Parts: sequence; structure tokens; C-alpha cells
Amino acid sequence: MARSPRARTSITLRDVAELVGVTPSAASMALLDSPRISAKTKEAVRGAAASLGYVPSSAGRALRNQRAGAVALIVPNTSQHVFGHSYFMHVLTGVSAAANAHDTQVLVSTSSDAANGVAAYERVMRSKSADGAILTSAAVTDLNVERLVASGLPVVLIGNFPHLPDAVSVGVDDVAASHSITKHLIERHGRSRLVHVAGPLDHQTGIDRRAGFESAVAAAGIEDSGRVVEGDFGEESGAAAVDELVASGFDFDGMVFANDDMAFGGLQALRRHGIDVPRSIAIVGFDDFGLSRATSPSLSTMHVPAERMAYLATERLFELIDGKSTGPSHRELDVTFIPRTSCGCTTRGADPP
Amino acid sequence: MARSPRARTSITLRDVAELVGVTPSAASMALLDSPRISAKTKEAVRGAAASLGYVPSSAGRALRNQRAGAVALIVPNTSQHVFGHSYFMHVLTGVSAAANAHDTQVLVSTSSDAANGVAAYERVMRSKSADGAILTSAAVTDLNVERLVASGLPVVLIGNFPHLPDAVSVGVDDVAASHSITKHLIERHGRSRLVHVAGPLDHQTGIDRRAGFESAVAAAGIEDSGRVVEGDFGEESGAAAVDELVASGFDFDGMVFANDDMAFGGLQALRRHGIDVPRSIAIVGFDDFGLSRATSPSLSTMHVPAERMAYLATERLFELIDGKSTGPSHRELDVTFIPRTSCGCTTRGADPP
DNA sequence: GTTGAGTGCTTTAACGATAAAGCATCTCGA
DNA sequence: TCGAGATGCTTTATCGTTAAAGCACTCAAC
Repeated sequence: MARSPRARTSITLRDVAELVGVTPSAASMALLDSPRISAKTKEAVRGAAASLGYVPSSAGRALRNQRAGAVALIVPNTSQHVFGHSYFMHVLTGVSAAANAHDTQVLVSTSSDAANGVAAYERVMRSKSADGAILTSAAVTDLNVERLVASGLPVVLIGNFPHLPDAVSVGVDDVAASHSITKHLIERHGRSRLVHVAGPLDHQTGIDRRAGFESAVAAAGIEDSGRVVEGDFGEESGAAAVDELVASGFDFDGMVFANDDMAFGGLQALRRHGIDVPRSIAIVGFDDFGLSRATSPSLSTMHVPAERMAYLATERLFELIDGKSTGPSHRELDVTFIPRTSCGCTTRGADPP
Repeated sequence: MARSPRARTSITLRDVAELVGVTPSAASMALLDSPRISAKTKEAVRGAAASLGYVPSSAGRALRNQRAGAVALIVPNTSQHVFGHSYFMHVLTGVSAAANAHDTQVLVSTSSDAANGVAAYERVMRSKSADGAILTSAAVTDLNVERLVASGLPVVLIGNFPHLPDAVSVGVDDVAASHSITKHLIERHGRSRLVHVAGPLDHQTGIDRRAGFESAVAAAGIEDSGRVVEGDFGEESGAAAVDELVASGFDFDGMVFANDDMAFGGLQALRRHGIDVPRSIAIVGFDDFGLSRATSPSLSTMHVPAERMAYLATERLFELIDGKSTGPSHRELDVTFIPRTSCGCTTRGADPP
């Protein structure tokens, strides 16, 4: 029964089984700790597996178990530019951590070949390369998201998707957060002529953060002096917004940026115009993905727990995959205001080292 | 022969074949455009596949073809902190682009469970989850890299690995690049009392960039006034280096940082100490992964084509996997000096908008 | 002393795709 | 007219794993 000297192929369960003198089935059961296998055989099989360096074939397993042992992280190629590198790394870290805990691989899917008709990520799942997907920050108008959710495949979204009631999602309350940070500028720092530099308004995040700004301004009864400029979450657009406002002669004393990148760009521009931050104009950012701590003056911002969101979203995804879950749901995480120098809360000297 | 109403499982080749009235084999050959199948049957099979939304099972294929259809991008968890988010996103983008061109999935592997004895990424490949791996920026002392290369599995490294002569790698000449940018400070801007803030010296990148700095300083005959401080590629360490130097009363007029993050930190610290950049102290960074363009003053730096490196490394990996390749090799890409404000090449006003 | 329930393995079958070999049927040259 | 070859599919086997059923054998109970 000995087979000819094995070709340069890898070690399979059969090799382990032969070494012990049992069938592959028995070896499989032994490694899975089945009660139907004697302790002695289990011992022997485990020993043989270890000594041969046996690692189960993922393809064999996937085929037999109808389970890929992988989850996909989908990055619509548009939003790769809209959101920053830091954001995706935080998300990737969170997804990886959760996946590792479940002995699962992480597949990153970046393309979305519209040409094919079937979205690339739907193919990923229909081909059973992944058992489920995490999808983040697509444009509101992206109907691939709707289709994916509607397809019934396990999907968890990161962010807010009010137009997709059937979706399972994890996010933060951007409206409340933006309201709160705007209110901070008004009440704590006495600012009353505010500007909001919004994110792209075809993304829910952009819409919600603007809504929060507007509601806070309205609540304070100063909506006549509020103003909104649309940006694209990029540094340049923050700088451009400032340049435009200054050129227009608009008089303002506070700015709420929809993210830190734009705030950073705005900060540079304000400096270039010789405007003192926070004295003349107090500014706040949003996200706290790393940049805000390092600018000078450091940026006061709203911390968004991106990594944790991703972790929880992935945990949720495993529940869906395992069928442990109960219908649509939305989980909301808390954001934390991080007071720094740019709004006037701390002085430069008081910044963390 | 009709089977009972299919359970809620996905569409397989058998469904397609039954719809057309041929065997799964014929359907397979039709979809693979075999010359042994008539044009009419091919047409019918393709039509049926399209109408049913058939997508081949990756597990079935992987098992039969002994090919996972995926490559792994390995991120040693230590270097995730050593190198920045931007770097990995550039690498991920490059790897994805090349993988997409080969209809291949990208697996991101972050853990390295030393506990198991077998490195996690060796498991990934032995389990045939991936056909090969891209590995970047591990510490010189990481013997898992050596083992992985020695194991004979297809691996391409990004960076320089002089201690691994058998490796296939893609990188830039850090020594020459660092020499060149240091020389720029000396010859073009007449600086003669230089400091190098090095990266971690257990990483080849840190070692090489220091070597380039030292050789340039030696070539200019000013080595007595050269000084090296070790950092860790993080912003804070750049700032700490400056603080230390200033506190020590050391007199210098130029700084070569081993990456932009540290240069950024240094810049902030210099500003805090009221030191004019570039007038009093000219500084240069390294990498140009995004940050350098946006600081004020903008950072002169050496552009490292990370995304292209990753793309080419992945192309090379496919050659290895397909057996088209010829032994070990190292491909070197060109770096480009990007003159900006921090060394004195441009004035603030002349910066790109 | 036969039945019944364990115990511990082997046999069988299946997951989905696809090379390789097999077998009809048709076509053509000698 | 008859084999050779081409044509177009079917049969068979395999990749690695594992659930389920099967089959010897032991031991206890009635």
C-alpha cells in the first residue's frame, strides 16, 4: 500500500494516517478530537502530524465543510481616495484581530469591475472565497451595496446606512457627535460665527456631520452666521475652503471640519494667511486617526473608534455566518471628544509630549 | 436524473450542465474554451452559466488545480508599528493591482503566532491558502523570514536583505539614496554640521540610510561634525531627537531624517524651540508617502516608489509561482529627490498649491 | 447464551472542478 | 469499401477532508 516516493507535494492527512497505520478518516477524527477514537490513537496521530509538519489543506476543508475560512474586507476603489490611509489601516487592523480570533483569513478586495456587470465582491462571495464581507464607507449612491445586502449573503457594514433598513451595521452617531463638537465651540469658547467644511455630500458621513453642525448652530440661535462649504475629506480641500472664505471676506471665528485631514489643510492655510489659531479662529477636526495629535497647534477632535468598530463588525459578521444572529441591526459606538490646542482648550505648552 | 428541488445552496457547474443537457465535464471544457467542444455547445453553456449566475467554486478549483488563486501579503506585527500606515496602504495597493491583473485574491496576514512554533505565515502557505507571499520590512533578526525563504515556497521580499542571498527581492538603494540627499544638503545648501536621525538599526532600512549619510559626510571630509541619533521611525522619536540635541547644546545646521514621519516630528520640535527651518537648520526627510507634501514648511524628501515596488514584487511572485523564474534576484528601483521648502530649495510661496 | 450497548476503527460517499482516457459517430483518402 | 483520423461528447478518476454508516469485537445484563 506504500505509495511511490512522494512527489514534491505537500503533506496530507493520508501521510499522517499511513505513518500511524490508520485510515485518513481515523486521523481526521483523531485531530478533531472525536470521542470515537481512543486516546492512544489520538496521541499517535497528533504526534505524527506534528513530526511531519502537517497542516490541513484549506481547499480540501473549504470544499468539504462548505466554508471558506475567510472573510472579505471590501474597499470600493472610489472611497480609497475619499477616506484616508489611516482609516483603512485601522479598519484592517480591527478586522484582522477579530478574524485571527476565529482562525479565519482576511481577504482584501479593492477592485469593483463594473464592466462585468456582477460586482467583483459579489463574485468573491459566490465563488465561496469568503464566507462573508465587511464593507465600509461606500457612497450613498452605490447600488452595489444595496444589491449585496439584498443578496442575503452575510455582510456587515461599517458606518450608517439609513437608506438600507435591512443591513447589519456598526457605526457612530455622526449627527450627535458633530452637534456636540460644534456646541463645544459655541458654548465653551464663545464662538458665534461658524463655518463647517463638510465631507463629500454623497457619503452619509458627510451628510450626517453637516446635519449635526446645522442643528447645533440652530439650537444656539446663530444659524444666520453659519456657513457650510463642501470639501472632499482631502487636505487640499480644507486649505481651499479657507482660501475661499478669506478671499470672500467672510467674517468667522470658528470652524468645524468634517475630518482631521481637511482640518490640517485648513490649519496650514490659516497659518499662511497669518491668522492665529485658536485665538482668532478656533477650529476642530473629526476622527483622531493619528494626524491630529501631531499638528501644531494640535487639533481638537472627535475620536472615532475605527479599529473597534471594525472589530465589532467582524464579530457580528461571524454571528451572521454561524447563523447565530437575529435579523438586521445597527450597533452604535461612543465617540470621545479630545480637547487639544486648536480650539483653545489647552495651550501649546500643555500638549502631550 | 433530475434532483430534488435544490437546497438553498449555490449554483454549481452541475446545474449549468443539467440546464444545457451535457455532463459537468463538458460544461467545464466549454467554459475553458476547449477545442474539443463544439461552438454550439460552448454558446449554450456560456448562456446557461450567465443566466444562472454561475461562479466557479474557488475551493473546488483550488483543490483540483492545486492552486489557491491567492497571494498573501504578510505584515509582521512588529513592523506594523515601525513602518507607517501610509507605507502599508501603498504596498497593499500595489499588490492588489498586480493580483487583480492575474485574477488572484489578496490575503492579508498580520499575526505571527510565535507560540505555535510554526510561524503563522508558513501555515498560510502550507495550508495552500495562498500560492505565494509578499513579505516586507521585517527586522533583520527575524529568523522566520529566513526560514520562509529557505522553505522553497514562493516568496518575494520588498526591501533589501543582504543577509539572505537566496531571496528574491525588490527594493531601492537606500545607501545611495541617503548618500545623495545628504550630499545635497552639503553641496547645494552649504551645510557642514549635520545630524542624522536614523531609523531602528535592527532594520536594514535603518542601517542603510545611516550608512549613506555617513559615507556622504565622510566624502565631504566633515565627519567630525556628523552625528547620528537612533529613532524608531515614529514622529515622537523625531521630536525627541531634536529636543535632546537642543538640550545638549550641540551646534548643527542640517538634519537628515531617515523618514518623513520623524522629520515631521522634528519639524514641530524645531518650531517649538523657535528655530527657523530651513534658514537656521535645513532638514530633509525620506519616503514621500504623503505627509511630506503637507507639512509647513513642506518637506524635501526622497521619493520611494512603494506602490510600484509592491506591484513589481507581486509580478515577480507570479513568475515564481508559474515556474517561469530563474533563481534568486534583486531588482532595484530608482528613487527621486523631491525638492521642497525644508532644505531651502523652494520658498514657501513657491510650494505647489 | 443470546441480546444490547459500547468501543474503535474502516468503508463509503460527498463537497466542485477538471484533466485524461474512452467511445460513439462522421468524413475522407486510397 | 475500409481503416485512419477527426469530432464531440461521456466516463472515470483525482485533488484533501470529513460526516455518516458499517463492521468487528468486548463486556454486561437478563
